[in-house]
Amino acid sequence: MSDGDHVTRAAARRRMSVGELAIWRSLVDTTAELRRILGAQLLRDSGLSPADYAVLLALSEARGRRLRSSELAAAVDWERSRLSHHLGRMEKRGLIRRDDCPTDSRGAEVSLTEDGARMFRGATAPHALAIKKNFADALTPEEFEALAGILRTLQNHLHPEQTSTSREDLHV
Amino acid sequence: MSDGDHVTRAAARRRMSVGELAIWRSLVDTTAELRRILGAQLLRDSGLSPADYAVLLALSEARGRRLRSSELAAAVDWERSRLSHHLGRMEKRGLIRRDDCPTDSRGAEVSLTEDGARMFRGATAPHALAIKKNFADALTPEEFEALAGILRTLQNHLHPEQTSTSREDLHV
DNA sequence: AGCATATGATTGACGCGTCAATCAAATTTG
DNA sequence: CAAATTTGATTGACGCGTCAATCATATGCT
Repeated sequence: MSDGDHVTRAAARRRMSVGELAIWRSLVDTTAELRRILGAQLLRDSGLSPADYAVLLALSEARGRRLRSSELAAAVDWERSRLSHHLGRMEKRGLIRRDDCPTDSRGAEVSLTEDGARMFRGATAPHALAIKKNFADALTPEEFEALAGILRTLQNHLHPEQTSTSREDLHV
Repeated sequence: MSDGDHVTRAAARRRMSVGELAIWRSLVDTTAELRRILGAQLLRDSGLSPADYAVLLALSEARGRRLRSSELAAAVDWERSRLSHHLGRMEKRGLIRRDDCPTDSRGAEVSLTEDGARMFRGATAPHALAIKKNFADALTPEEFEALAGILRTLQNHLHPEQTSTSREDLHV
């Protein structure tokens, strides 16, 4: 049951069918559309981009509501350069702050400002509602089960070593 | 069987569960990772971005290998502004050409250059192989069936009126 | 100690995507 | 027909994301 790649080997020689390709395209198109809709909605409702939201979420969940830059990058699974750029923009808007790290003079500690925390709180409920309306309400419990399984399969395929479940579980 | 929204109404009052939210996040994360991997691979293999590829694909499939700007925008499902910007960059690289439209002096006709056609041909096989390796090889036929059904469900939810299947079918 | 290398983080350049504004040609309408 | 509106398409500004380069501090090695 946990033998992750016998499928890979079994299919290794076959060519991809046009049906499989169509499903791939449909997956890309549909998720892109959902992200577009939900991202635009989030921005209208709260003035936050999805990226802003991800950063504020990670900081909100962090002990002491503060993280080292590198921890934050790991939490949101971004390249550090991307994070630096984005933190610069968020700092300019007053959503977060960067202070020198006491234990490592190279490091930065990122924390929520009062404004950032407030905006995040205000964004949460409408955003969850939008996800529910546009995504969750469409699927039956069986479909959720099936989708969760497929995503686990895909993750196992992309990261064969780790024992699956969510990325958060192994945020070393 | 084709009653598209009884699910919507049935679930309308419930709150979204944390499990459903986790599946949504997993969907976003996993598809983002796949796009990132395949996009980077495509670029390395062929010098084309996914956006370039989409444009060249649409033009390759078009009658006479040329399309009006607006038709092209519809074919790739982009905003016209995005297309304009992207065509500008592609034109500068010599991948496509824009000529005045004979029947409507406002319009532009976009066509493949020889270079563009050649690069597209060279990109096709490795790109399909990468999709196969990273995505298609992971899933069983049953999982493909299930995923296709879920995507149909989601599309029906987003566009209730149309009779589903793929977007291409009704590219009026 | 002194030098090499690792690491934490930022920067600049550049392609990308969205929004609002613009422009010109076509169509509608009084 | 002339003014108003609609349509096809482009532009500019700005935020975003990636890559390669950079910088400063910390760590490892001899």
